Amino acid sequence: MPVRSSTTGEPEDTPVPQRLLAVATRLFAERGYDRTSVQEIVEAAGVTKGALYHYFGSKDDLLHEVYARMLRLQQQRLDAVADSDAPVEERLRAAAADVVVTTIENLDDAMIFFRSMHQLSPEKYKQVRAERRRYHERFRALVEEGQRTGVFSTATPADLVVDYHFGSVHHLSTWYRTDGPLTPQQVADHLADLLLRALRP
Amino acid sequence: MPVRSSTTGEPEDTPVPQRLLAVATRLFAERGYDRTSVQEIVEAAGVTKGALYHYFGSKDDLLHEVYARMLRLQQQRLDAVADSDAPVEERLRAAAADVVVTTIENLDDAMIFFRSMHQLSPEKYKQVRAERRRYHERFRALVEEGQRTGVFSTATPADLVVDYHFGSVHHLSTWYRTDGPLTPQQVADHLADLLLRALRP
DNA sequence: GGCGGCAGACTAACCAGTCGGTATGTCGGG
DNA sequence: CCCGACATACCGACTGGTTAGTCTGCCGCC
Repeated sequence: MPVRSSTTGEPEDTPVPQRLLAVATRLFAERGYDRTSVQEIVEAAGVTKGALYHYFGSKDDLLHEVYARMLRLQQQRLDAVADSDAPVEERLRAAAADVVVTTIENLDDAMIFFRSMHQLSPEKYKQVRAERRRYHERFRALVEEGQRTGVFSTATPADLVVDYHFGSVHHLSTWYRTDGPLTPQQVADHLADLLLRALRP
Repeated sequence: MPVRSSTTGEPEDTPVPQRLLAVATRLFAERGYDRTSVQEIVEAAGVTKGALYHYFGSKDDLLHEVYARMLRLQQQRLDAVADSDAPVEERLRAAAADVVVTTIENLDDAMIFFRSMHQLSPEKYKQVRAERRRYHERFRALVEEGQRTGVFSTATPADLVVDYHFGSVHHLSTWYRTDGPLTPQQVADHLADLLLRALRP
């Protein structure tokens, strides 16, 4: 007979490392990184510290894993969209909407990302910032392309435009509720629309 | 001869409570609330724990004071702008730019606000959220007024528009550098302009 | 001679990470 | 076909260090 090893709803047949990561993600998002003890994580995952330190080098590593997963996902999605051969305004619209949808679909990760990034160890922090910058630059290139070819207004520097949009993405984890009136896609369409409207010449 | 009671640059003739608050604000912004110990705060302020707990009930109180100060300031500035009798698009532009300028001028407070709000005790957290919502609603009323009178597009719900703009304000503490190329006023003008352009019918 | 303003030692509760130990599995040789 | 050697996966008590908050008492001013 299967043993209920955990008080939470995590399925106990998923491999231990994934289970630890999933539980840690949830707890970090709920209580914050610093206020979540390693003991709480292992209890919620139905294992002990020995198991956690068998698979992860440190608590910090756990946090870093969350970031790596999310960065990988978003970068590859942006690359796919930006590499298409649609007109630049359609590529920007798709990219702007896509980052909103994936952020909402991983709201816990996003929350952790923006609230706990500075609690990573200095080297890991630098690494995450660097990958984040690559993402930012790819996005900015789309805006600049549109400005060069005259389909977007040049009234605002491209950097500022990108920060403007990412600000709203960042903010999603603060106000978006899964049980609210708008679906992720609707929110994404609206936010992408606001961006494109602001860029009209 | 005056005693250098502190290793930091805090003037030692300002009253102890204000000095503690100033030091705590700086440290919270630098290291985060959880990673700043009460011991560090009192040492940087050149006093001891006895002094801190004489003026403040808890570490949490210190954090709450930072919020109260900032919320008071922004609410009264918004009220002043919104109550003027200029056309609604001018009032919204002024409000949108003003919140950017005051946020940049108090970047430490803003950083703490968005990163550490959820570390307040539940009651204080609720109180801060309630005041924040009042601010949000006053701002939204401006957007709705413009939409009703036909000077703003109704393509996007007013709530979303406000969240879009506040997202970028929120984000400022992540990317804005005092030694960067843009003055606070220039950033504010650009961001307000993006908002107004997005709202063109 | 009392009182606000503060000092600083103290406590009780944690917490991240370690380490010796155990159970289960795998593989090569005799 | 079995046995020992080694590896992987995990357990849980323990350690050294840190923390918020308390408390007793001193000191100078009214």
